[in-house]
Amino acid sequence: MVRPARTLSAMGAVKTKRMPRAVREQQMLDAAVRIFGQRGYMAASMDEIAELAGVSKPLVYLYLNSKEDLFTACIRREAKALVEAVRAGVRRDLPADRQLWEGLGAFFAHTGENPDAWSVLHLQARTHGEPFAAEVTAMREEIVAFVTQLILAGAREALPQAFGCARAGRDPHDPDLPEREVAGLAEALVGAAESLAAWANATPGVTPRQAAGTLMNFAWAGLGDLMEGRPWAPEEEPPGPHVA
Amino acid sequence: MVRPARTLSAMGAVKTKRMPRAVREQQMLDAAVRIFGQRGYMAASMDEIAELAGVSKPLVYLYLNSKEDLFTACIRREAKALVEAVRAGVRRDLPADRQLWEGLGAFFAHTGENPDAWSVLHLQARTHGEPFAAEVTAMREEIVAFVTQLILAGAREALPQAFGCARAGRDPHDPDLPEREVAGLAEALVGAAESLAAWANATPGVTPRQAAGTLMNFAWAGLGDLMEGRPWAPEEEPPGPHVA
Amino acid sequence: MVRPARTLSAMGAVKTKRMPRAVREQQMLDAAVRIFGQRGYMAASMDEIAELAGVSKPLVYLYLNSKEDLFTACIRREAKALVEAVRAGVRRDLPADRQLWEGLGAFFAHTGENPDAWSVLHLQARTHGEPFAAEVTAMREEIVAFVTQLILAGAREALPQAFGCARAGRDPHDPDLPEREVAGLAEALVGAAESLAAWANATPGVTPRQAAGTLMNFAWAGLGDLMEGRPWAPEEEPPGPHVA
Amino acid sequence: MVRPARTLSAMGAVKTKRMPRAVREQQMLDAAVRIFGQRGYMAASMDEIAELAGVSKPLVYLYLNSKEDLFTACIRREAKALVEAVRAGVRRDLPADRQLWEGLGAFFAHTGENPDAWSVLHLQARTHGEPFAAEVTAMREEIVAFVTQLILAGAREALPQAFGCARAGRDPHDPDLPEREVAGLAEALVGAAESLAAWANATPGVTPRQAAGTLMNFAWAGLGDLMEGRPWAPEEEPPGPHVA
DNA sequence: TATGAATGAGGATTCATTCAT
DNA sequence: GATGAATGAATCCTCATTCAT
Repeated sequence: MVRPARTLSAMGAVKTKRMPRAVREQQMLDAAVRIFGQRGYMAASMDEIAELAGVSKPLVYLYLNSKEDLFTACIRREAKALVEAVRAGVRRDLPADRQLWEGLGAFFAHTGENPDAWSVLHLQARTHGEPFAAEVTAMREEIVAFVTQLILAGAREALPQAFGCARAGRDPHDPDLPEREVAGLAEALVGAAESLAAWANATPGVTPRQAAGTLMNFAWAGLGDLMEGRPWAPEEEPPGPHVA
Repeated sequence: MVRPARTLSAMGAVKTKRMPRAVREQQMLDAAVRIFGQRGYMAASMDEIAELAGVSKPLVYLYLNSKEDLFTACIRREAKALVEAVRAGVRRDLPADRQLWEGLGAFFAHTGENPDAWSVLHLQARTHGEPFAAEVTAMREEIVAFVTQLILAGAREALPQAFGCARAGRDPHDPDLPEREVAGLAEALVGAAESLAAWANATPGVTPRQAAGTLMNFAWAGLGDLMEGRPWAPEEEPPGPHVA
Repeated sequence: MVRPARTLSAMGAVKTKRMPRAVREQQMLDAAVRIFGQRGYMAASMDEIAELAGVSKPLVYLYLNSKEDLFTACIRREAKALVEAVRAGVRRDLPADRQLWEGLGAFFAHTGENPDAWSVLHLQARTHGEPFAAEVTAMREEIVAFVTQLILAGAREALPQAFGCARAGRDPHDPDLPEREVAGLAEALVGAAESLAAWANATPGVTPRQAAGTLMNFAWAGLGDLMEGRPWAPEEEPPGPHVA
Repeated sequence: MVRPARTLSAMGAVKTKRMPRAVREQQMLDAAVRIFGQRGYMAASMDEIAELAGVSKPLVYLYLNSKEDLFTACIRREAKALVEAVRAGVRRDLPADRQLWEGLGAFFAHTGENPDAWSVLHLQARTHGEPFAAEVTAMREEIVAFVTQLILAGAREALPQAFGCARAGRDPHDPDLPEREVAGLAEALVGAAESLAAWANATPGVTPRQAAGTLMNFAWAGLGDLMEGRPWAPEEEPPGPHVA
C-alpha cells in the first residue's frame, strides 16, 4: 500500500525553486503520467501538467520538447518500470508454471499500484497512433517473448513425446516450429492478463495473487481440466511471488 | 441535374436532398464511426464527419446534438450490433464448448469485418472517460454474463463430483458459489478474445475460425493439457460457426 | 489625394454581419496589407489583422488558411495591382523614352498612394524567405522584362549602326546578345526607381511626375550628358502620364 | 583540458574562459550579424545567437542589454564598416567619374564579401521600424552626401556654361541651387547601386568591378548615349579600384 | 566574470457550436 | 429541412528576459 516516492513527489512537492534538472524532469514525468492516464493524451493539456508538476509551461518544453516527446518519455519510463517489475518478481530457477505465476503476480501488483501508468501504457499509448503504439508494442513484445519462452520451457518440461504426438513428427524442442500458434497463445495470455488487471483493480478484495491464481487456472489448467476437478496449483506450499 | 462529385457522400449514398431523418441519421453514424475509429474521439472533427456524411455541420447538430451525444450514439449502435452478431452466431442447443467456440468465431468475424466499429468500442470508448466507458462496460458485462453462463453450463455437463472435489463440500450446481472465480475466468476469456481480435485482424492469413480455435485450445484445454498433447477439438466433424 | 475605396473599407467598415465571402476576403486582405506593411510580416499579429478587418480570428483562418497564405495572398494582390497600374499608365504607341517616363510616373504614383502595399512588396516580401520573395521576384521580372524591352526598342529607334559600333560586329537588332548587360541595366533602373519611390514619398513637394523626370534624366541622359547641358526632356510639350 | 566540440564557438574562436570584454563583444556581434542576416530580426532568437557566439545567454544580456540594443549595435558596426570600406576604396585626387567608379567597386566588393552584414543593413534594418531604419538612414545619408558632392564636382569639371545653359540663368557653381534635383540623382544612384548589389551577389560570375562598370555606364553615360554607341569608360587604362 | 534554472506574456491555430436565412 | 457565415474558448508552443549562485 505504500505509494512509491515519485507518486508522492508529484503531488505534494513544495514549490522549491531551483532544483537540478534531473529531479525536475522526473517531477514532470510524474505529473504527465497522472494527467495523461486520467484525461487521455489528447484531452490532457500541457498547462495542467505543468501546474501539477509545479513548474511553468516553458520549463516543461525546455526539458521535454513537445507534448509528443513528453508522452513518449512517459511511455518509455513506465514501460521500463513495468518490465522491470515483472522481471524482478520472477525467480528464474523455478519451474515454468511457477515462473509464470510469479510474473503474473508481479504484473498485477505493479499495474494495481500504478493505475495511471497502466492506463498510459494499455489505453492511451495504443489509441494514439504509430509513434506511441510502437513504443508499447516494443514492450509488449518483450513480455510476449518472455511468456513464449516460458511456454516452450513448460513444454520441454512436460513429456516431449506427449507434445510430439499432438503435432506428430515434429521435434518439440525446436522452439521455432509451432511459432504462430505459440504467438497466438502468448498474445491471448497477455491479453487476458491485461484484461484481468483492470478487473482485479476494479473489484474490491481481489489481490494480485488471487488474480494471478485465477489466470493460472485459466491458462495452465484450462477450463476443461478445471471443470473436471484438476485446477492448477503451485507445486509446493507457495511462498508467493516475492513482491510487495 | 448532376451535383458535383465533391457533394456526393463519400459513403456511397447519393446526396438526394430531403431524405427521411432516420436514413440521414444512419449516414451520419456511419461516417462518425469511421472517423472516430480512425482518428480517435478527440482528434475527430465534426467538420470531417459532416463532410464524410455528405451533410452540413448544423444538420449533424440538429440530429445528434453534440459531439458527445454523437459518440455515445455510435457506441450504442455498434455495441448492440456486436452483441447481436455474437448471439446470432451461437446455436444454443449445442454443448457448452461448442457454443463458446461458435461465439468466439462470430466475435472474431464481426470485429474483423468492422474494424472501425471495433476500434470505437475497444479503444476509443474506453480511453475517454466514464460517460463513454460505462456504455461499453454495459455491453461487456452482457458478454461476460453470457460466457459465465456457458462456463457454468460446461461445469454442469462435466462430472459434478469431479468439480465438487476441487472445491470440496460445495454444490457445483449452485451457480453462485464459485462466483468470483468464475467471473474472473469469464473476464479473462473475454479479455483474451479482445486481445486476440486485434492480433487476428492485424496478422494476415489468420481467419476468424483459426483465431477461435487458438483461443479454445488455450481456454478450454489449457496450456498444461496442450503441452501434454491434449488440445481441444470440437467433438464431431466441425461445420464451423455458421457465420458469414 | 483620394484614397481608393478598399483602403477606406478596411478602416471604417461598419461591423455589418453576414457579408458574402468574397467581400469579407477583400476586407481581410485590406487589413492584412495595412498591418503587414506597417509592422512587418513577423511582427504582425493575426489578432490585430482580424480586429482591423472587423472579424474574428477563426474567420480569417477559415478564408485564408494561415498567416503564410494570407501574406502570400496580399503579395499577389498587390503585385498584380502594381503591374496593372504601371501598364495602364503607359501608352504603347509613344516612343520608348516616353513610355518609360509614363511608366515611371505611374509607378511613383501608385507606390505613393499605397505605401503599405509598397512596403509589403518592396520590403516585407523580400525579407522573409523564398516562398514570399519568389512571389515578388515574379512581379519584378515582369517589370524588368517590360523595361528591358523598352531599352531594346529605344536602341532600335536610335541609329542601329551607332549602337553597332559600340559593340562592333554585333547585330543591334538581335535582342539576345547584350543580354546580361541589359539585365544589369534594367535591374539598376528598377532599383533606382524603387529607391526613388521611397525618397519621393518621404520628401514633401515631390510629385510622381517630378520623380519620374529626375529618374529619366539620370537613366536616359546620364549624368555625363546632364552635366554637359543635355538633360532629357519629353519630345513635345508633355501632357504628362495620364494617371491621377 | 579539452572542452567538447559543442562548446567550441562556431565562429572559430576557442571558448577560452575569461576573455577581455571587448573581444567577447565582438564575437557576439559577429554571431548576431550572422543570425540576423540569415534569419531576419524577428526570427532570430537570442538563444541561437548566444550559442553561435559560444557564450551563455545571460552574458549576452550583460554586455548588450537587449535584443534591440544588440541589433542596433550590429547595424552601427556594419554601417561604419561599409562606409569606411567605400571611403578607403576611393582616391580623392582622381576625376569625379573615376572616384565614383572606385567607390562603387569598393561598395560591391564589400557587400559581396559580407552578405550577412549587407542583409542586416539593406533589408533587416529597414524592415523593422523607425529605431533601426533611422540608423541606416544616417549611413545612407552619409553616402548620398558623398555621391552628391562627386556629382557636383563632376559638374564643375564639365563645362560650366554648358551646364548653365540647361538651367539658364543659374550659376552652376552654386552647389545649392539644383539641390533637390541633385539630391534626387544621388538618391537614384545609390538606390541603383543597392539594388545591383543584391543582383551582383546573386548572379554568379559578376565581379564587383563589372558591376561597377555596368552602373557607371548607366549612370554616367545614360541609356541614351549608350544606345548611340557612347558607353562610359575610365579615361586611361584602368588600374581598378584598389580594393582587396 | 559567467551560467543553469526559471518564467510572463503572447502568438498561431483549431474546434465545437450557433445564428440568420 | 438545410446551410453559409461567424465566433468564444482553448491549446500548443516560443521567446525575450531575469534570478540566484
